[in-house]
Amino acid sequence: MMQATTKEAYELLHKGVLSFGRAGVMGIRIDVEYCKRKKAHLTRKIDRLEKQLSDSELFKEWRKAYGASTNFNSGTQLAHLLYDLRGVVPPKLTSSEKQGSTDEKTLSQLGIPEIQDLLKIKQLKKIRDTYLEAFAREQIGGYIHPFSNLHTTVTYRSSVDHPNFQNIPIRDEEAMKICRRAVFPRPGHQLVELDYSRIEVKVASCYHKDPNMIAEMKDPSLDMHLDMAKELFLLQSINKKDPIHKTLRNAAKSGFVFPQFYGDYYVHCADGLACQWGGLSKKKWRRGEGLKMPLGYLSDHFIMNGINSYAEFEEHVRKVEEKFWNVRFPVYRDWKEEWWELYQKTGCLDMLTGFRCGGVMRKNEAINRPIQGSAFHCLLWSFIEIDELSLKEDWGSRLVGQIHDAILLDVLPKEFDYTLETAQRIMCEALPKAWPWIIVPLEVEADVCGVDQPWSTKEAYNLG
DNA sequence: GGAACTCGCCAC
DNA sequence: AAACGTGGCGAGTTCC
Repeated sequence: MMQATTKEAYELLHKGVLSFGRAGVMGIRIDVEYCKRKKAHLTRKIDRLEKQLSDSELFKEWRKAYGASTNFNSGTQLAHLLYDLRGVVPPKLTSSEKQGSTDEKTLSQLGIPEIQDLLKIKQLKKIRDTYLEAFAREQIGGYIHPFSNLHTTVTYRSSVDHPNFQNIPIRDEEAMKICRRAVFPRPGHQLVELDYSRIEVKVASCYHKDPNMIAEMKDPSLDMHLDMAKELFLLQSINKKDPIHKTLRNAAKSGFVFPQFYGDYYVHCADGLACQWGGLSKKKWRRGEGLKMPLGYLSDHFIMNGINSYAEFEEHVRKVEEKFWNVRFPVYRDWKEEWWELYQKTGCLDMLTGFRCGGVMRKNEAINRPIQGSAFHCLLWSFIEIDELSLKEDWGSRLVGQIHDAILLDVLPKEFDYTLETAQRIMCEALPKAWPWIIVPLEVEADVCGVDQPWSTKEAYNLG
């Protein structure tokens, strides 16, 4: 189903394969001794936690039910224990509806004391077995050589395997530190990450051309996430520096704006905003509940503003959603409908980068795939240009990886300024010149590690 | 004993 | 009217 409709698109993938191949051959340095040490350390920690839990009621019942075949990693066994033997009503079923769900969110809701310890064990095993173990297994002479593929995804994005280098933990501080501590630059070098800011939203703007969204991309004083936080949480005024408002802005961004762009709707958003971000329970809507605000709790704040129940909050989010699309981004809204109709008529969708999406698609897929793919192609084009220039000019610095909208460079310190300036120029200036359909300014953000320091030490660097 | 599947979780 | 996009991978499980 892959189809390039222009020579340029065809060449982008072919050059991309070569550049990604070079980065893979180059490889990324791993502290193998650390991986082994840390794995052993985590194993001891996991054993201790399991030993502590082994006297608990939960584990006793578990062993009684399964005897010699007891396996504390088994979701099937846990679901059987909780939902069949203990008779707990499952808050949620798995997607195939074969059994009650045992994912983190569901288990946490049950209010069983041992469950938190069990979840902690699972988290440590994930770090040990998915990341440290994979680094140690895949490394050759202290370097991993991940494969970047350009032929595997329906969107024409990339995928990476052996090991996957696109999902190393970053949001969870503890997991981030443990995993990224294993990743190093070459001796005497330093790791630098350059990522396109808001590239998917910017590329979407080039498709729908909504003037309000384009303004948002051009004017740094505009902040839709802050605006939405104000509307969703009924704030009179909002201050970006206030830590509570920062939390609420983040909630609006992750719990409303992004899901809306991916095609979600108010019922899910309301649930996520209240439970995950506001700390409120869905059923009860009592005073003194949820996030602590300067003048009381979030639940009190809503009640004071006339929202007295979860049902009323959901209705509020519905109105915010309606306004979001009908008043803020009506052109974007209309584009989605036209784009969907175009697909239904023609059976395929042409991307701005010269690729054609075909096959059977649902509405959200038809809208998201071309945007996602084109956004990645901005990165791919830049990656190729930087790679080819680095060869031509014989840099000591090299591209070693990419993560959808970011590149990872292994930089020779004396080339630091030149490398960053050059890469930034290619990413933000050369690309829009090559692709005139890009009608919003592009920006990059840099994260930099010290010389001979691991990836866990990266810090934001002002490109000026 | 391997292939294919489910479930869960990490990233963007 | 319907309702979150894209991946890789580990462990468990089931099937052949």
